[in-house]
Amino acid sequence: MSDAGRELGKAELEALKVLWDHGPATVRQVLDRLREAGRRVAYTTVQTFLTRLEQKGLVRSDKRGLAHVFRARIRREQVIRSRLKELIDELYDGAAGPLVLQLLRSERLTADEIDALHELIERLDAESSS
Amino acid sequence: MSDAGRELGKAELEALKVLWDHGPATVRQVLDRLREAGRRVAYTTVQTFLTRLEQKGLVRSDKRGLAHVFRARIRREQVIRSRLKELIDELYDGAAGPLVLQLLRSERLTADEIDALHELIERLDAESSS
DNA sequence: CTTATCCTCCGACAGCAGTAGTAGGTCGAG
DNA sequence: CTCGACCTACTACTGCTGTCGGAGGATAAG
Repeated sequence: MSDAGRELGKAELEALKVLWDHGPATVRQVLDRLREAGRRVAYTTVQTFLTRLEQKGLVRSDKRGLAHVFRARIRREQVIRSRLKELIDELYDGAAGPLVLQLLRSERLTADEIDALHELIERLDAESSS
Repeated sequence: MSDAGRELGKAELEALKVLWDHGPATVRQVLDRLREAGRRVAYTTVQTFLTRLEQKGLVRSDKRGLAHVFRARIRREQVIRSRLKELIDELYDGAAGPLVLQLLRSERLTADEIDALHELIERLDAESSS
C-alpha cells in the first residue's frame, strides 16, 4: 500500500508535480507549464506521461469535452513518504534518525521552519518521556 | 559532482550497501551477505552490479589474487545527500523545510537522536539570528 | 465545404537496470 | 596430469522509462 511512489520515473514525476502545483490540467496545459520551467519536450511525450500515470492509478482523467483533464489522485506527501521510506530502508536499515540529522545538517531552513521544528521536537520529547 | 547517486539502481545500491556495512569484499562475499538478507540472486548478477558500479566510478576493485576485491569509493552520506537533494528539487522546488517536517512527523526517533536534534536546532537558531 | 488546429490513440525505438547463462582461465587435491 | 571448484569476461534478454511521429477524429474560421 505504501509503495505508491516508486514505479514513478523522474519525468513522470515532473508532470505529476505540475498537477499538484497548479491543479487539474490538460496535456497542453501541463506541457506549457513544463516549457515555462525550461523543459523541452514534445506534446505527445507529455501525453504519454499522463496516460501512464493514469494506468498506474496516480492520476485520473475527466473525459468531458475535447481535451481530457487530468488531476492527481495521490498526494505529494504520500510520494515523499514512500520515497523517504525507501531511502531509509535501503541505506540505513530503517533507522530514520541518521537521515534526519543528515538532512538538517545539509540544508538551510527558514526561521519559520525552525520554529515549526521546535514545536515538533517538543512534542517528540513529550511522547518519548511519557 | 553532486549527482553522484542517481544513475544508481535499487539493486546496485544493495550491493554497494554491503560494501559500506561490511567493508571490502569479493563478489562471492557480497553474494553471501545478500543471501543472508534474504535476497535470491545469481552469482553473475552480483558480479554485474559490481562491475557496473566500477564503471560508474562508485567502486574500485583490487585485482590482486584470484578474486577481485571491491571497495566503495563513495560514502553513504554522499548518496543520501544527492538523493535528498533530488527529492527536494523534484517535489518542493528546492525548499528543504517541508521535507524535514514531513520526515520528522512520520518517523519515530530515539531519545539520542532527539538530543542531537536539539543541538542542531540550537545551532541553526544561532546562525539565523546572527 | 474546406482548411488549419487541436486532440487522442497507437506504435516505435533507444538506453538503462535487473537478471543470468556460457566459455574459458586458474588453482588445489588426488 | 586431471578433475572439480572458483573466478572473470562476454553476451543476451526483458521490462520500464523517456521520447516522439503519424493517423485520424472533432471543431472553429473563412
